[in-house]
Amino acid sequence: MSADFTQIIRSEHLPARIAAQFTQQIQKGVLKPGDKLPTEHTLSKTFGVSRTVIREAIAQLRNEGMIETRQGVGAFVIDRPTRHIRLDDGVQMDKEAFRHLFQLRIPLEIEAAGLAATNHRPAHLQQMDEALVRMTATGDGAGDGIVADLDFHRTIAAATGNDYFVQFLGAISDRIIHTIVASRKRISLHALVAVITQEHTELRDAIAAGDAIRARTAMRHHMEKSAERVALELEFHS
Amino acid sequence: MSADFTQIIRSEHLPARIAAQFTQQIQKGVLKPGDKLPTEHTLSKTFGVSRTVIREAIAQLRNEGMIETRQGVGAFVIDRPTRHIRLDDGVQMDKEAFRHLFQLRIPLEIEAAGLAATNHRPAHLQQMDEALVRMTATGDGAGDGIVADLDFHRTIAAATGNDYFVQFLGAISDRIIHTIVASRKRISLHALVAVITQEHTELRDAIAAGDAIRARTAMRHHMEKSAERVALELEFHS
DNA sequence: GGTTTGCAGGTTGTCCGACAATCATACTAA
DNA sequence: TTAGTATGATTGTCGGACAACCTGCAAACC
Repeated sequence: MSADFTQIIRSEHLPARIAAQFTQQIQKGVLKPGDKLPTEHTLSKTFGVSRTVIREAIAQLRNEGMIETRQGVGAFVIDRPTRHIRLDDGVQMDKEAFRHLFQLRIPLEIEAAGLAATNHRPAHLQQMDEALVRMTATGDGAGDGIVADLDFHRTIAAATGNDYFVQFLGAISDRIIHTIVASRKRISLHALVAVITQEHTELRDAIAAGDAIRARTAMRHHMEKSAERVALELEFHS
Repeated sequence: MSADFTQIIRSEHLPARIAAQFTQQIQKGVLKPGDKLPTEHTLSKTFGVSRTVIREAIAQLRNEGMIETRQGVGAFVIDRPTRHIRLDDGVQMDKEAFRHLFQLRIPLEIEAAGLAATNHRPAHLQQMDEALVRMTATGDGAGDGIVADLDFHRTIAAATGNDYFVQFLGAISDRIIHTIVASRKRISLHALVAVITQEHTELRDAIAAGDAIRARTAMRHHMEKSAERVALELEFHS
């Protein structure tokens, strides 16, 4: 059809690229806590960009809690780096990062299922049912289907009554969704939807019954199968 | 002593204040997802500041994942707010938030213990031993002791070989440490140190033995007891 | 009529130079 | 010695300018 052009790499903005360099330097330990950064003027000459760009880069690092600026003094790497959870949101995720994220997700989903069984409200069951209908209706495991899939899990997180589960699981899901979508395209969709729906239904019923242990078991099973589907070899302990 | 002076209001930087205003507008729903913000030029006149300040404010909002900017088009409130994990780092945590955070921590710690059992390296055991020594040596459960306690758990997280556990558990620990310190002051310290040390030692031995199931059991026990110590009633399922 | 191309206007991104606000330090004077 | 001051350095803010980029419309072409 068309010649195989390579896609133009749309370079990120200057401040973001410079901020990334500093982040690396700090994480590698080249820049240690308490160290003073060169002055903005110096940096602008070092990088060959204007002070405006340097300032935006530093502002970004400050927002992320990595450095601190004091007017008239300078910018310093923060002593105790504020624990900030950073899920690198590059669209590209290597296999290792995905595996690690999934490894983190599993215990949280299981615990959420157990908590949801005891804490859920009728509205949650309704939302879960609706998501299930959407999944089977579309018959499309990769498009709207996966949105419904995520909604299903998000509802479980909400049903825990603990907003942290919603936040954490939501953030993790956002990062692994791309990889899941990609993997599903390689599998027979109709068969897949049936299997997943069955797993979800069991999960829903267990939660509806208020049986925490059964809900946890169902979620554990679902996670194991889900991991298999994306061809992962996870070290996963019951 | 001194007259009741009111504390000097050290006005935050202009960009931060402006960004805060936008955050409010978005959270109150005045600015809805998809809405286009006024142009930087317009905003600079509206707020009476330079475009530089407006740009930094917008950059901050963009870093926080609330808005998105497109060159030549404008700035827009993000459709689906990027899942951003925000652990409000107010020093004050109410009982409910603490309970929820602890609820989130439990499954992660247990999973981490299991993974650490299979993935740990000699250096990790060494660090854990060192932390144990520091805990018993000080005899102070609230001061250096708790630092050693956290180091112990951090080492387990590191031993998983999965950096996400380090990040997530680290962030959670930072938030709950104050409450734990406060609670420990009400308990007999010497007896407490002995008990905690015993639990930690069992944990260490299980990990050293490479026995994932035993490590998970030990951590679960440790978490249960820990929760009891801070007088929580957690809905916690095996 | 439908499609493509070129143009114009608007918006964000980057650059530059300048001044204000603030801080650390060295110096001066009592 | 100590308090106060002067000075230089550095970040914060400002205003203007141009570049890069996007959208929409109009003209040109088939």
